[in-house]
Amino acid sequence: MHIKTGVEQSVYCILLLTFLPEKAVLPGEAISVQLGSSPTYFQKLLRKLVNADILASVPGSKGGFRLNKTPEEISIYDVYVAIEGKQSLYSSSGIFHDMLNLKDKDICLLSDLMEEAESSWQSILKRQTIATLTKAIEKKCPKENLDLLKTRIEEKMVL
Amino acid sequence: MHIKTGVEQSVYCILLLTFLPEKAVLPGEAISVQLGSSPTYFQKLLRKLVNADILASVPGSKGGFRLNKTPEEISIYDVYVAIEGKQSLYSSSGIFHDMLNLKDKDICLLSDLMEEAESSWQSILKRQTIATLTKAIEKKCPKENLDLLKTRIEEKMVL
DNA sequence: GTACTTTTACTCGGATACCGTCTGTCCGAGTAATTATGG
DNA sequence: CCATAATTACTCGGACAGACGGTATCCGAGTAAAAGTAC
Repeated sequence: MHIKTGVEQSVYCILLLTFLPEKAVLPGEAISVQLGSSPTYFQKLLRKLVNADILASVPGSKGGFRLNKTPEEISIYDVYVAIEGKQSLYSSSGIFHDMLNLKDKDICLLSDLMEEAESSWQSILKRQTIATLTKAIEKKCPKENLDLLKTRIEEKMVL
Repeated sequence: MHIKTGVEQSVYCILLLTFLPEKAVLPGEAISVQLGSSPTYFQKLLRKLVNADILASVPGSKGGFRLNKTPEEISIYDVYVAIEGKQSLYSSSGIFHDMLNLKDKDICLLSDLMEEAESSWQSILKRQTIATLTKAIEKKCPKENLDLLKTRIEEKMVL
């Protein structure tokens, strides 16, 4: 069991888009180039983010993607769900019920435990947003590297 | 991303073995039959549990498996690690570093977040043990169903 | 110069292929208890 | 009756096949801006 790399790519993709000025968009290929990811596959991730209302897309020439929410409104958990889906980490296969010939579906001991653990995990990811990451970046990263990245994005943006 | 069904099977397997009297063992096939799992594959899971020192195995005729620890000493997390391995849910693929041309490996924003969330998840699974589940079972399950299961196990146990 | 058409540069969605991992099966080897055999 | 050999019933570990999901590629369709064309 492992969290998909698509989640990581999506988070940093969104982080890139926070550098865009209002109303500007960035083509999908330009994003994937920055992330060093395969362009065609990354388009699929982008559409998942659009379907989750995290990003907005503009079709046609001079089209591309931009944020549909403020960085404060986008939690890491939102990104995770957009990419991996909202299913829980654990789901019972009913072994316990079969073993004891039970019909009461409320009795699932492991599920209760797992759900408690998972909700604890979720609550942390819900608390942390893209804005949190942005602040951490500006604090920990050399300003010159960050400015270089921003200019590379501004070269590729449209509108 | 989903927790393997092997974890669920292992937990309930261990739960079964708590019903065994001291020094008695249960053959692997008898266990898998109770769990409704494929016998040959379940043997692989059993060996993982043995390697993790959760179970002890007795080879030869009249051989089988028994607990190597008390139910209080076996946490759900121990079982999880025994089956899925000790790697963390998230591991950075280095996108962020490549994007900013960083060399400092300490800077990995997402990893910090994910580790915090995961350790919160782990701490709950470490706190809960097989003994916890056993108590919950005896509280929530009809006694007759439980006794039926125990007799089925006693029929198959050896030594 | 305006209206219309073509080109261009994107997003969108489906079909498909690759590959690693989980699941599942099979086989030979090792081990220990039971049974069979020979004197 | 006792010692040894064969059988039995397990665990152990590797090799391998199938299923599934994440990754990756390609293609046609839709869309909107820009460029070209006709009058």
